[in-house]
Amino acid sequence: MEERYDPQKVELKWQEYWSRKRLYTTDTDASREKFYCLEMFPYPSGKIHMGHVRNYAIGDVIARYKRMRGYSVLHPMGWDAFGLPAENAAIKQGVHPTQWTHENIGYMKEQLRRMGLSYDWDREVTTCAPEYYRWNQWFFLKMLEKGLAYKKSSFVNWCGSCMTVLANEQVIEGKCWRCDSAVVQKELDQWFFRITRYVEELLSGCERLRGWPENVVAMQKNWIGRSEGVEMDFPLEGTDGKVRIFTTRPDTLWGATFVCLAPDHPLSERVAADKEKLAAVRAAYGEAGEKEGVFSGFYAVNPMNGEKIPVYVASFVLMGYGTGAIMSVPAHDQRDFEFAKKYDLPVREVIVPGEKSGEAGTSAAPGQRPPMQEAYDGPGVLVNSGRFSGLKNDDAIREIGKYIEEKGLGKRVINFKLRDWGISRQRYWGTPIPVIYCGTCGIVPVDEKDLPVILPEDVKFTGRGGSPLLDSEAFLKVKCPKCGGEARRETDTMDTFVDSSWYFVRYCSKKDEEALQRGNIAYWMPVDQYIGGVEHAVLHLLYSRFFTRVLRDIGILDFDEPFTNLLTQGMVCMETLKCPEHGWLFPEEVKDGACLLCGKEIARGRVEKMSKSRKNVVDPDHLIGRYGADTSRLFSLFAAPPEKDLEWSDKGVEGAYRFLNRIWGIVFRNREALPRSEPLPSSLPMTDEASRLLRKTHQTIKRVTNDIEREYHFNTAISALMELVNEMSSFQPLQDGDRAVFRKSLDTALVLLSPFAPHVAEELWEAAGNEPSIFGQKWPEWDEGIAREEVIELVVQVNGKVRAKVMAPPGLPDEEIKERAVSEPKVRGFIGQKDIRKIVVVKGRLVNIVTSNEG
RNA sequence: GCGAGAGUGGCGGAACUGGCAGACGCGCUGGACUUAGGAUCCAGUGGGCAACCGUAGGGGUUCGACUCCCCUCUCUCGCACCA
Repeated sequence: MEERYDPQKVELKWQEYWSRKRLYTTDTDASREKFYCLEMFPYPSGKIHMGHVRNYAIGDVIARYKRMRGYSVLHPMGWDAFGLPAENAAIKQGVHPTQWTHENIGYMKEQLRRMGLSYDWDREVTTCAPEYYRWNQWFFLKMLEKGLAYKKSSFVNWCGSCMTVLANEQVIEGKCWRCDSAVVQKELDQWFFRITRYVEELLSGCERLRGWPENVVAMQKNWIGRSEGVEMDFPLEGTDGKVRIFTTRPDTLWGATFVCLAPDHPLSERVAADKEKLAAVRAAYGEAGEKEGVFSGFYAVNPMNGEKIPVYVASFVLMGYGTGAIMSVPAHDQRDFEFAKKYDLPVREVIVPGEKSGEAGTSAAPGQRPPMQEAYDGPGVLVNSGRFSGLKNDDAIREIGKYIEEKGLGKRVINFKLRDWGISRQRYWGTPIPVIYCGTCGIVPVDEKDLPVILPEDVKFTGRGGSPLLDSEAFLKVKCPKCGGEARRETDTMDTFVDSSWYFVRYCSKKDEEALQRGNIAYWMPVDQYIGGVEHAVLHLLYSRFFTRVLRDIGILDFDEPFTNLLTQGMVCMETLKCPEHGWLFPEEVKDGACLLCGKEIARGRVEKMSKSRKNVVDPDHLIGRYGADTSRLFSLFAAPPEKDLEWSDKGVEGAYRFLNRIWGIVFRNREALPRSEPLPSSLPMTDEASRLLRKTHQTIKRVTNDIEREYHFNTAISALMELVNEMSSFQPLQDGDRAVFRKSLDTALVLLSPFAPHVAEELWEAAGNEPSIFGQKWPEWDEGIAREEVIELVVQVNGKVRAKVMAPPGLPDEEIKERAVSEPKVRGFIGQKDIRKIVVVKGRLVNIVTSNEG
């Protein structure tokens, strides 16, 4: 054994060993309980970043821990390999996306291997491989059969920079989720997946996502956006037309003073006389600022009270929700209120706060009170609402809803925000959509036996708009499968989120096995622990929940939810550095608080998520090159609990490195004197120090185990290990019993350390004379009797303040504890002449003596 | 605006069902060893001279509150003209 810890040497040695022994290949083994541990697979962008390091370190600890607990563990990895960056690289640098992607995968795979992650590479998935994406196509055909895939023309989100369509979920604050450029609406003929068919199920399923973070579940519900209301028609006066509106507040129907149409409502174009103004309203459509509107010239009749009210076209009304038209009640809706103020429309109160009409604050008739400053949307009682006046408004919502249905004026409906998932992409690097357009037969699906429809390699990347597939004669020209006539292939490809919606199912079978083997899937699925970033709270996770249900309904799966437990890890953050002259600086461009380029003093900015643009990044290659994978993993697990943001600290990394060096030193110093590993005899003569160390060892097993089991709190688990190691490093064995205890502590510490820092644990395990691999070891168990303290330090409080500490054996009767506490001299002083009113004893912890306050 | 979460030493963070606030690490201070120390080891380290005071601020419940209840402030994240 070497005196100095050389992480590079140790890590490469064991990575080679693990791979040679095929330690992490997994087989379907029905005799054992399974555990499916999955981390979100990466897009092969070129290199891994610290976010990946953290994500995969977390997953690896869980996988290794569960293995040692005796589970049959599935821990796979793969590549989300279709996507725009590859195609953009092809346009910019002339490298084919296939080559670019595979080179990146090669590099990143080596990086993951270098991290010592326990993946079963026999199950590696690469989504851009025809063997993989043929199943995307197969699912598409099945969905087409079931009416779950369909084509329609509609306004869709268009990213001009990516030159493709985006699904609603992929538009973040009006911008493209990938490149951040503005998204515009464009009318296109597109393929959709009918996710809305499962909307109720996706929503109610949220209640069963017990193992998911609440905020993610909330985001899912929010996105699905269920609301109950009524739809009813307002006839247009002087015509035989009508406007259908949707409202969740039928209790305010008597307060409607105008009707608003969305700018792209079919009626808007027809009714708006002033086309110029209409254009202005359309310009403001969807913008968060000032509300714009134009009077149409028409009036609608409120069916509840026969009142004639003006019809406007308004920029704030959305065609994509409800019916694209609303009744406006300015008194009770802030948006309507603002609009009414701007266009000088009447405000009529129909709900007043309170339990009954005529309560305090409402004694004056609404008209005599000062004008409203803002809409009132709280609860209250109806006024000026015909026969419904006097009802509490939540009762009125029900009653009026019923009344509307009885009178045939409208119906109660449930609306959702969730729209169908637009999956067509006008780009090359994705799964070809397997349909053919025939002049005589129309849209014809590709025959199952002709799958996969292969993405042609031989295409030109010009970057001048339009998919390269449009220029590929060989791809484009095809015979119609129905009539045999000349036909044309679909050139749009699928959204890459299709690829990631089922990859976890593919992992259940090995690369060389049939893709969708039921037995494998039934054994491994669902995923027991899924780990990834919160940025997919809606996107990928919602799509996967949808796909799981589709796969269930075509008979591949027999459960509803793909991910039983979800851990969304926090971001990796670091302080930003800015030079007054050179802007953002990389940490290596700064020395002693000054810019290396110009020597000026730099400003330390706030701690933010690591990003290349702000240059507050640490390159995993450098980190591993300097400290090794074990230190890198250990620090990212120690610095914060996994679900919280982690602040990067170079000093903290050194602390982790020091810790590993300390254990190394302990083994090195004792390498000659270590006795054989044997179970400890029950009665072994040993010094007090040794029995303390033994107790600490059992306490540490307990703490580490509980901390892992309790929400994967690795930071506290590691701190417990540090305590044990600190104690071991100052331990001096004096007799055989002591040495046996020391040996036991050392072996235990190494096993407990092994999920976090696998290489160094493995090396020291061997150096201490044990047979590799340490990962063949069972997770240790603690003995509650040994872990228990022999004497307990009882805290004695007088009136809630700590005044003394007394030693007592555990299990001492309360009466005796009280006596000892009261007779403690220091305590006597604080009691003085006061009467003891009461003594509270908390078993094994403290005594609180409560006195009267005089004296 | 709505929804979720968080506020604890100089810093990252501990404290499971109310029971010694500050585990562990970083930093800092002193010492040892050294030609040297940005290596290593040892000791100390919330504030205050002290009584005491301290978990964003204010109230409350309790023998006892970082923890439970009410109010206020600040920050982060998500959604956002969704009728």
